[in-house]
Amino acid sequence: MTIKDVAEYCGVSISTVSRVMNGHPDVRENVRAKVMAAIQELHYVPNNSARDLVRPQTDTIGVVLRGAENPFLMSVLRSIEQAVAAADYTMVLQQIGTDDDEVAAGASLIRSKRLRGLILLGGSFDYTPERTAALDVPFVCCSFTGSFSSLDKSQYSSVSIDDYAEAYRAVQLLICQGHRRIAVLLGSVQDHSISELRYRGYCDALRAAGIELDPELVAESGSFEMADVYTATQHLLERRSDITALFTISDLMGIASIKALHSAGRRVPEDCSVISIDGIEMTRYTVPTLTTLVQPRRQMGAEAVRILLDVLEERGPHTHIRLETALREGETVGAPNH
Amino acid sequence: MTIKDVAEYCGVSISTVSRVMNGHPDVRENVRAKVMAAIQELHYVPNNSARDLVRPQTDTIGVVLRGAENPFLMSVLRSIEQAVAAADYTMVLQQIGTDDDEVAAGASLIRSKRLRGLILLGGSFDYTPERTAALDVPFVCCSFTGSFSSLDKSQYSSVSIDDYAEAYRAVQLLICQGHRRIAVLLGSVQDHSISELRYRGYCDALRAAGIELDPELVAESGSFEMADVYTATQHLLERRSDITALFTISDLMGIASIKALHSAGRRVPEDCSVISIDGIEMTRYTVPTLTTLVQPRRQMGAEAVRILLDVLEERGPHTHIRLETALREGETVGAPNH
DNA sequence: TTGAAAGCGCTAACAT
DNA sequence: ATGTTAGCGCTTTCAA
Repeated sequence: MTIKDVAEYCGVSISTVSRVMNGHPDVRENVRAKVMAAIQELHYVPNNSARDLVRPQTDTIGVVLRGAENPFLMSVLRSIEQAVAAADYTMVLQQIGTDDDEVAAGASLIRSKRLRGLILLGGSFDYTPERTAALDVPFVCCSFTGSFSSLDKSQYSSVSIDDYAEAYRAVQLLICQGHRRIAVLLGSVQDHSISELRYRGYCDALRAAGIELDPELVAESGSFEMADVYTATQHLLERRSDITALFTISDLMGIASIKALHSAGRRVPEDCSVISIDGIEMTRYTVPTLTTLVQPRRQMGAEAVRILLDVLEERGPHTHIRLETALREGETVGAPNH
Repeated sequence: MTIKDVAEYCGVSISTVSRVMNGHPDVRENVRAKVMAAIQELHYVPNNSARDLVRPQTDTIGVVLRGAENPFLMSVLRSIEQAVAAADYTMVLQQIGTDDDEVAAGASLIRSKRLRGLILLGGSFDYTPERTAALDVPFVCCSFTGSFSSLDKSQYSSVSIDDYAEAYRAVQLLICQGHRRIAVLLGSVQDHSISELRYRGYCDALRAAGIELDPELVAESGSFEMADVYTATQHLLERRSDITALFTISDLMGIASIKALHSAGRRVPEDCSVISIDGIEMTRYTVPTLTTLVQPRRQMGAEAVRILLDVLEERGPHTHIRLETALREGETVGAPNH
């Protein structure tokens, strides 16, 4: 079933069928109708490979995903896929491991799949122009910002929350409850990405409240793996048993930390409050329910696609969007009891 | 950068380059080496669209995923992707909603992407030959079996655990602890899929222990959504406060149930034991740690791809593989206290 | 408004 | 062992 079959079936040329398919104006209405009907009847689906071959560019959007284990990112991915499909583009996904190079993965994906655009989902943006030179299609960072890169902001887009501000807000919430010895759990204070930005929010929230930063209260897990977070929390508790609150920069981290707290005999929130950022469904069902700043996951994916398509179709320039979180109060935040 | 450029660069014809690319034997060693070097140097990547166009079939494997929220399926997906890439095939993913029709999604994917083969991940196989007629490429059901379909087993493959046997085993474990009033939580006793198979295992395990099946102990959530599971557990507890153990057919369900138990003032496992199936990473960090039968996720994905490629490349027939789970003892199973 | 024809990059049959 | 060539299905000039 090719365009030729449709053409013969209608008694027109393949050019006409092609015109109808692509919504060109110069087709008589009755001819258009006839062709459309034929397409329906014959269940004709154009061969994308042939289209891609002849067209200057494909309609393929690549997504490089780091962290498929994280339900938060999967939610975003889902909305990306829907938005891409709705715009009649094709999405190709490449999942990479924690230590893989997303720029390299993206570059190779661009070439092998002849991508039109790229979305980096859950990456750790710390790139130089030299490195991203291989990314020769428009790209957008989704769920992280690229603040640390030396790239010109007009060369790419990003959609994320304001990591600094939201972290600040989370810590402030703990401070308002009366906490002073507030620990933070993150991947690394200088990962040049989310961890670092949120760490700054943590530091500044403390400072604004007149609380001195205590390096011992800063726990680095080195990764976002729950096992590492668990261990990091254990170490934290060993060195500082006097903390009354913990800010974990992601829900998964929060869950692992609560487990570690529990294993160490601390009650949450009586002995230690916990707050995190993400808002994955699961946190509604942890015991106790995790208090978290909910990221607008669906909107995040939809916006990433919208911006990318705007750039691709030359409707607009690269932009950087900061979305807001919504506090979902759970049961892990209370006043300090010591 | 096309095959022509490479050919000119090497001073050979495009056919020779093509032969090298496709590993054909009739190329002199020094020529082959020269071409390979050129490919490296020029960073040449063949245009897949052109390949697909000219080849009788593509090298694309489609995956229809129902349930991206489920970390278990994501783990499987990850290993599918790796196996597909390792075999130099391309994976395209289509996520569908809980109520979407995976056969329809698969059929449309086959046509639009000219798939070579299809993997149905996390579906609910209850198909008739009429419905699957649209699936005119080899397909394999991954993580579920298709036991209820009226299809000829030689027409498709499947990779999953033995749902019946593993459910039987889980319930048996509870019985061994001395439990008699064991409830089960599932989507629906007649979903013609995983729920139903595991329900049968539950029933038979009880029967084998001489315990009469009590319909009031069967809780149907109607879906796999955690919210629905939570509600279903609440209803279960309202109607039968005397249960001492609960078998949930998935980890996510287990987590939601534990939350409901906890909210109802039941301690786990003192007042009610819980056991489930899946073994997602997260269950190591729930409070208390969930006891679960761990599915071999990575193996499941790898096997699904292996079988599919065997069929595609005519190395073997359709097969149905049952993998075994491994019990991971958590803290949610204990002896009954009433 | 429509059709004819060129050509996108590649593979494979055929020729040498 | 290597080169030449005919398409694969489609879009897009160009001509009518």
